Amino acid sequence: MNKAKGFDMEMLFRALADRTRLRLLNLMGNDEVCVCFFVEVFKTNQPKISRHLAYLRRAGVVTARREGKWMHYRIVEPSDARAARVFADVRQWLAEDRDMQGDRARLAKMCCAPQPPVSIQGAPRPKKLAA
Amino acid sequence: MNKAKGFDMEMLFRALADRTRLRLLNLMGNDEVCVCFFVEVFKTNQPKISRHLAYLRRAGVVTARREGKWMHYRIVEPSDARAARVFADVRQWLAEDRDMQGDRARLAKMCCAPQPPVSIQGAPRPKKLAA
DNA sequence: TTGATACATACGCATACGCGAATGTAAACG
DNA sequence: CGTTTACATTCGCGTATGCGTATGTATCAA
Repeated sequence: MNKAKGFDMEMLFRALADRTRLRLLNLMGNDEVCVCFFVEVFKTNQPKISRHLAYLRRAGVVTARREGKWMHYRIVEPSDARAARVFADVRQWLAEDRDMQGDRARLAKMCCAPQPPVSIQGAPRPKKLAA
Repeated sequence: MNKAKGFDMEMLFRALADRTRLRLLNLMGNDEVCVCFFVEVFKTNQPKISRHLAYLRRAGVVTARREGKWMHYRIVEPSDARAARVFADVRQWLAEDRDMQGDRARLAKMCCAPQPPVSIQGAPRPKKLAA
């Protein structure tokens, strides 16, 4: 997760160097999100999501919490101050990106829909964390 | 170099996701540096340096200028404001990293040495750019 | 205990990288 | 001219990464 001192810059940037992982981080934002939502928003297969989440977890960028059958993922602030600053800017960048806004809109729509897709019926909704 | 809109985040982070490239960017800082200095500071073979510089150039992170036999490389500020902000933080991060400071010290020492290594004798010294 | 659900991981394959070694190229020098 | 110098690029190889598909695993329901 980190090297001898501070945070491993290489590892952080490798984690960020993939579109799917950036989209995942974007969707997490300040929330704790269930895997099934990622799958549904991205309209992709579940192993792909799990693999990228595992990558992010190994890089120390996210952490997972189990709740019954469901797994919730959320972003972890880097312990190193400079890494945290870069990471915060990246999240801000994501927040203002068109495509990323579209993803978040689809997630929000899905959560509040009166008739959510079958794949997420009964799934715990994303939880707001302390911003 | 960049996508339809703004800066390609993926490409930027892939460019940053390698130790050698981070070291190169660190050595450039606000200067314009000749290839031979990179080779000498890193004590490595020249093709390795050239390949990573080419990678950075393709990513739009650096630009090259020819001066006789020598090639000078310098950092290019991203056109996109958010990319520029992230990039600035990364450079600050580099500036405060121990190992990176060591590299810069070796470069400085080499430039001012009364008897520089044979490989850089006669080579144009790094030029300060408008900080 | 059996089955279903929600994820995680393994597998096989294709592509991207990183490396050193060899080769190509452009500029300066004679 | 040809040679040297300073870089760039190519080549062959090993490893990392991303993908879809198949399979494992943990939890819950019955």
